[in-house]
Amino acid sequence: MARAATTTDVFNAVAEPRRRQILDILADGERSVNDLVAEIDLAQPLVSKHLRVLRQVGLVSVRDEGRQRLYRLHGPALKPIHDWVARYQRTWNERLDALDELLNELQKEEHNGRTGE
Amino acid sequence: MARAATTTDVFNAVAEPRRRQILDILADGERSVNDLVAEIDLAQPLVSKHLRVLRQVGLVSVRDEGRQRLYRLHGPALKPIHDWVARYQRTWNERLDALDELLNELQKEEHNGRTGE
DNA sequence: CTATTATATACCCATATGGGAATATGTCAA
DNA sequence: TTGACATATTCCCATATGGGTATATAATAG
Repeated sequence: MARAATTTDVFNAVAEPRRRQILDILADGERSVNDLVAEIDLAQPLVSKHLRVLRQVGLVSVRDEGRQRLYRLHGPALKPIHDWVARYQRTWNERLDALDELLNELQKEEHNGRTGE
Repeated sequence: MARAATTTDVFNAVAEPRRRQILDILADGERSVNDLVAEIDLAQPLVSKHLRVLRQVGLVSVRDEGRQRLYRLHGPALKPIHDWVARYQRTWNERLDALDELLNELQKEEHNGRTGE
């Protein structure tokens, strides 16, 4: 076996800098393939390939508009990564514990003071 | 060029499931190589190889103890991933905007009420 | 229908991968 | 010193990669 396939999971898909770059651009809004080709310095076929990977792991969706294909970011697919990393966040952010308490506090208030919203 | 080297950045290092598994174990505390070999089902040389990658990107540190080498998690190395993903978090967590406001609020209080702490 | 534009796919290649097995290195014990 | 234990390194291999170039497919224009 070589490395795990990039299309297998989001972690691998996002490990490639070009693909993160594409996502960063799409975060700003829908783009056609040529738009992306213009914004990053990469040949069109390569952009298409990266988009394919991103599509396969659910990170982007496509919409046909005439002869263009408009790609749109689908952020929720990143949640697994976020969830995994978040478990380690306390390692570098000591304020998180305090925030935890605060959130619990607020949740309590929400339950008491606004019962029935 | 093939894929970017795993040792290049944290994103690639963490793209490998085995390495995430190792980190997950180390999150519980220091471990020797053999401890890790026992906990995940993988041959010792492979564990050593994965540890090497993790060391190279700063995700773990080593400490010699007799003939053992104790590996320890170094969480802050994950911060780049966290920071990158966090930018997209609003996509799936609508409550974040509210939290933003809240935090700003608190920061203001902190500046006014406790000036000089 | 043909040409042009937009995108995707197929092919080739150099390279890094992760697993496996064997072996080297390092450390302690007898 | 010799042997057992712990870990790292080296070698080989099958495979997936990402880039490049050429080409296929799709859609619109003329």
